Amino acid sequence: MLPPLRRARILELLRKDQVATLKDMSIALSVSMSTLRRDVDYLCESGQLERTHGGAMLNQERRNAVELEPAIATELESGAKRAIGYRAAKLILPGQTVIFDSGSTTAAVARAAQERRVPFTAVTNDLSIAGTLSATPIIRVLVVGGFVRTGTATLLGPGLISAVGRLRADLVFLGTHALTADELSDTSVELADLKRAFVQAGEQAIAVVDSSKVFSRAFCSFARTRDLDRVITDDRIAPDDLDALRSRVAVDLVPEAE
Amino acid sequence: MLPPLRRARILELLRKDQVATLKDMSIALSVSMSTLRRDVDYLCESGQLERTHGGAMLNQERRNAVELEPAIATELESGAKRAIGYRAAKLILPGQTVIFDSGSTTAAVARAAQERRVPFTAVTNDLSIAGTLSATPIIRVLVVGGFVRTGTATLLGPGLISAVGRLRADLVFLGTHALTADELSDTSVELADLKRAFVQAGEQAIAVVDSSKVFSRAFCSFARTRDLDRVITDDRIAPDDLDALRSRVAVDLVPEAE
DNA sequence: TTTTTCTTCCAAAAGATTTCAAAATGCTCC
DNA sequence: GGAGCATTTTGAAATCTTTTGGAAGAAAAA
Repeated sequence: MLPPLRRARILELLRKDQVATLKDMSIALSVSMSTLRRDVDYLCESGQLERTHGGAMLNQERRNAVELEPAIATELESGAKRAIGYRAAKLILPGQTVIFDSGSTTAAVARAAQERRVPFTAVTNDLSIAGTLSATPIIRVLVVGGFVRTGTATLLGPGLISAVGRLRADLVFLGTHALTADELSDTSVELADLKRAFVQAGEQAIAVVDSSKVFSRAFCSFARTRDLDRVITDDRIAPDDLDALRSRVAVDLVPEAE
Repeated sequence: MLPPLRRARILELLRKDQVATLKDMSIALSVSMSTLRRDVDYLCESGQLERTHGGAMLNQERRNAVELEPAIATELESGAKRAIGYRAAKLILPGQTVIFDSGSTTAAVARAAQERRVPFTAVTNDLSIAGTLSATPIIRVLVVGGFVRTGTATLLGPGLISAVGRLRADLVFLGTHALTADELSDTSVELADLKRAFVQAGEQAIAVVDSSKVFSRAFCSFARTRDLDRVITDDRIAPDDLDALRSRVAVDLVPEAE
């Protein structure tokens, strides 16, 4: 495994559990203690985490950060996302109209959908999803116009919500920055408004969320879990959280297996 | 395999996984480690990717950007297109609004514009151009919505022309499928309608055309050369054709040199 | 004390450089 | 067109560098 990837994995582990022992991490990544120690020292030097005896914890600032560090966030799509995408894509029936919200998890759904070779019409505000889906001629792709949100490949803008308001779709795949038992939330008002419009436009709303986002809360709420038709997430969600969620909405648990 | 193609394939591999080992890539492309190493070094020099021990990862900027095929385009793009793009991009003044028509030559303009680090607002119906331009935060990118035209990354659709009709821009960069002394033409009615709307919307219309398209004629005419403000093309255009063109419109001849 | 973790050092392994010869390509001249 | 020569590109070997994993002793926690 390449050093930068390994270091990204370390941060990923820490983000999940806040703290971890060096021994656990060396086992999880199957590298020697020496190597892991060197990596942790390096990340500590560069200010990404703090050391403790026998382990490490996330840097204070980094812990509360709403936006993930882009360098790490994009680091190698996790198996979880791929599995979620695969499961979600199965819900698409030939001829349907499907809205793809922006985001990396919905992008995974798009990738899986594109591989299924089922004809359908897609609607999206995500350039990267549009690119993925348009690789297959049998999928019609409608891109709703708008300004590109820097950093992501997301389109946003004034006319967008009214444009979406005129649409009717069979399915909506929603990504979210955070999910609690009660609600889905995201980081910006604009984004939340659009997602709300997406939910309105679709017959069925399906949230696709990897478990790292479960039970965190972001700035703007945009939907109640009760109003969703389904949540698809991976099996690393905590059992308590799962129960709380299941009392509100149908949950599909996808094993992360490769 | 030709070197530029090989390099394009390397970028393609990286786009899929973000990081890759040199060994894996040399196997995937079935070239020797030496050659692969040289290619990766070259791509690193030209700022397209970052090296790590034993492997490579995508450039930070490139990682978040939408990647349809621009990576390949960059590698395979003819010197002529690159030169035309470079010259055309110089026309953009800070703060202007610029329409980018779809196409590979206008994509070259976008690439050059993105590298200039001048702030401006771009309007385009080309996903690939949107992806290129949005890599730089100082460029505002408006994507006009529509259906993706399969095969290309072009957006087309009913609402599009009226949406463009409401826009005012300082500059329009037009691509064209064919150019004669009198007119510019393209292959589909829809595309021609949109291009006509682009010309209307812009203060100045500039056609960017590589010389292989000069003096051929396509199905649908969409503009007269007299109505253009400028044509930028490369110096492989035949002298007679150049004269005929120059009697109608200002022509910038760009040497193809590297 | 006993156990665990941390440092330091070393050797093996993997990767990077350098160098070189063969192959491919381009060019001139016939 | 093709022969001959120069240039570039490629793959492989030798050598050097970095990284890795382990071991021994020091330091810290239990």
